[in-house]
Amino acid sequence: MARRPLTNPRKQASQERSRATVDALIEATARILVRDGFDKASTNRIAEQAGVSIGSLYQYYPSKEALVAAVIDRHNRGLMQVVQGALAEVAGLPIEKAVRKMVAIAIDAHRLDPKLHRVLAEQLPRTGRLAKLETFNREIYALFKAYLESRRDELRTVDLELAAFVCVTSIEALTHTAVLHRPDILSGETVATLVDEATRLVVRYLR
Amino acid sequence: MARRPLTNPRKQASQERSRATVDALIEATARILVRDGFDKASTNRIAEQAGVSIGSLYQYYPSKEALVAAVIDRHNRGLMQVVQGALAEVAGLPIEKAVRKMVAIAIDAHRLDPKLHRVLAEQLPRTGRLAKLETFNREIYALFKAYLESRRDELRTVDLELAAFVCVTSIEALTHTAVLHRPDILSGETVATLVDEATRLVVRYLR
Amino acid sequence: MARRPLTNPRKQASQERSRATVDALIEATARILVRDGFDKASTNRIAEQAGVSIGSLYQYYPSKEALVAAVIDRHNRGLMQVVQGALAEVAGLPIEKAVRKMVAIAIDAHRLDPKLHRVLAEQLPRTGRLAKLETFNREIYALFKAYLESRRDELRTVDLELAAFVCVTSIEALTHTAVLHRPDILSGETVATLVDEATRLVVRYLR
Amino acid sequence: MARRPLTNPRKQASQERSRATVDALIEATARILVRDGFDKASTNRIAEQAGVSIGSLYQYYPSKEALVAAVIDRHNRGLMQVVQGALAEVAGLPIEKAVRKMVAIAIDAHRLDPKLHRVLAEQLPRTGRLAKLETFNREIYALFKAYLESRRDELRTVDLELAAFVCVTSIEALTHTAVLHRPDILSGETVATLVDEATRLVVRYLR
DNA sequence: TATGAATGAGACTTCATTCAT
DNA sequence: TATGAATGAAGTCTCATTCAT
Repeated sequence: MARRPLTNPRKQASQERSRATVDALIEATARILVRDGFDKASTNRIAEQAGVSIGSLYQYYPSKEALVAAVIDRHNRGLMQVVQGALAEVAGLPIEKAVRKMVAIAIDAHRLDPKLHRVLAEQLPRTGRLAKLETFNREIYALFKAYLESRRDELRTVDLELAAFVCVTSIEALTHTAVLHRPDILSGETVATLVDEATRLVVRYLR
Repeated sequence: MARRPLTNPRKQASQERSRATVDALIEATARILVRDGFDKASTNRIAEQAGVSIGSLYQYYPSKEALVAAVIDRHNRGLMQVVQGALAEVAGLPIEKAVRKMVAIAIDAHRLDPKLHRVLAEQLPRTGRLAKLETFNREIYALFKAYLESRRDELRTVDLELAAFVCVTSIEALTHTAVLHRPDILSGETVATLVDEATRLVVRYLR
Repeated sequence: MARRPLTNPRKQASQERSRATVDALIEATARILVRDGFDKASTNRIAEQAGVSIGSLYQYYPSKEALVAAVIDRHNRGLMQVVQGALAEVAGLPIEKAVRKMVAIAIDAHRLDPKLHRVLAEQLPRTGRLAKLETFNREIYALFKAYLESRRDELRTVDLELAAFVCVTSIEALTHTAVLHRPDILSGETVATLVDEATRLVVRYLR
Repeated sequence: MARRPLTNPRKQASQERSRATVDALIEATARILVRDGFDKASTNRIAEQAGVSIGSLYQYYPSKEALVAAVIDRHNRGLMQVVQGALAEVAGLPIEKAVRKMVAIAIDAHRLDPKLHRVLAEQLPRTGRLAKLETFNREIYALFKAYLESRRDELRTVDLELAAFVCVTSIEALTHTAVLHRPDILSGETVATLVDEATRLVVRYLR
């Protein structure tokens, strides 16, 4: 009964040597995801790429899913750093400037290891333990909603929960799609154009 | 290795019996995708569910991918019917009404066999021949852009290509996310609210 | 839920070709059990010995256990044939002769493929689905008890169920141990001695 | 391949700490055998349960088999204590009383840690160094034969070696089977019945 | 054309054991 | 002497696909 969730790491790497092994495994997983795709990312191949025996791999991660989950976590931590840092600057700004900044952040975030981002977005079966991707977005909703609350008097009357949903979903979709599927839209100065447009979309919606 | 990736049906099912076989195969694939997920959808299982021998399956479809692609096509054809029909009604309408209608259509479209929609959206590796999902959206962009052109004098000055991208992407993201991940937003009369909000978002952006 | 018991064959071999495959698998399993022991009887090795691909093996048996169970069944069917046939002759005999005959049968039975018998008796983990070995003995108890009932008036007053347990268990233990572990006791004419002794043991107990 | 099969402890645990480690290892092995069965008893798990590093385990026992053999030895030593002590009392008794006592002893012996006894009897592959289980019985034979010799004048003429085989094998089989597989036979006062029957079986055989 | 038996590469995983620290 | 990280052979099993009948 109560089988432990197969996505959590198996043991903490205490000694320095094992720390290196764990790092190598995650790094190898990410590299293979990017280079060969999710389907080709077998545990054997990951172990080989990490220069580690398959036995060691299973000493630290109980499954391929756990490894991928670790890569996702690492990626999300990276994103969060970008986003949170930038969002702090936004706190005091008026809506127009704030939204503009946020759109820029979103684009930056999507450009942080975009190949990995694409694989995670497009090849991961949102199944089993890998469904936990939503966690990340929930946090963004919360942060954005908090900002809206601090500026409520500049907004029209609206359910802030719903407004946050509309804004975050739209900005994320626009930047995601643009970065991953419409490189034409982002080439050179058209970046500015996209930022303008997305900002206009959101700002006029909120006011 | 390096087996040729075949995605197209092998032969047109000209005779009636063949037609029935093909239908049974696609139907079985869809049913299994929904019931058991992409991972569990083995060709042997599909053949069994279709009441057809595995040999026959390969007589009509050269690979599992081809089968899934056929399901996608069928689903997209269904979507297109809903969308195109409804979009025709939109042609003559002023922007506000047109957009409102389009949002409603998008929601309806996502509600057409939503379980299958979800599987296609979340479990399919967007890899190999299965990457062709974009095709569908391209057509929608084109239709929407055509509408915008017909109403250009009611719009602010803007690159219509870009505007279409912004509008279609946003509407699709909002309706998709709401239908698949935020059932709370769509329960009962809040549907109307979502339609209002999405309409406002797009209309004010365009003007 | 209700996962099918992993010891039953997977599908009936309908065509002649598959019948041959199934036979080869069981034969190979028995041979390897005898030659290399239970631990070395891996599915790969069995398939190889059977001249069949590992895939085919799993088409008919879902596990190593299922294969071993099939061997046990076949062995037990063989034993039953020996035992039942001989037991029929015993029906009308008086106790002394009947018991003597039964002891002889028991020895014969243990000598039917004794190497396989030994492996089944000594190397099988009586665990999981392989615990079903008892079935066989139950039938023997019943047959013996039926005989005792038919001769009740020649016996002292005794719970026949219990008496059957005592007699069958003793005869089985003596013949089993002698055949498998004490070849000295069975060499040449000492067989007769063992039969004498076992007969005396049981007959005097019953009267 | 061809690794040397080592079954003897590696060194005498002379110092106190070592002694504690060895004890912990054997205790852990026994506990895991009982709780999880032979298959699940991996050396890593045993080491963990013993609160000892896997390296230390191999410092004291060169293989998993050696560990299990140690458990068997400990169990057998326990049995021997029960049996020998009781058998001493038997020395001077007449046959009827002596046999009755021995049967009772046999039942007691099987009830000494019956769960472990069952695992040892049913899950251990009687293979490699683990085949040495017979040792124990040999000693019992010898003790019993010695008793018979001391009472030869009360017995019919018979090969005492053979008679010992018949008696010991029967008693052991009856008590073993009753304790492990026929709890019904041993519930409450039926114990007495079984003792009566087994005694009758052996006594009448010997006279 | 249909059938379904057969294939086998390759995925996942465990575990007894070694050895550097 | 103790530790525990690392090893890798070997085992179980699946599944897309082929091909003889």
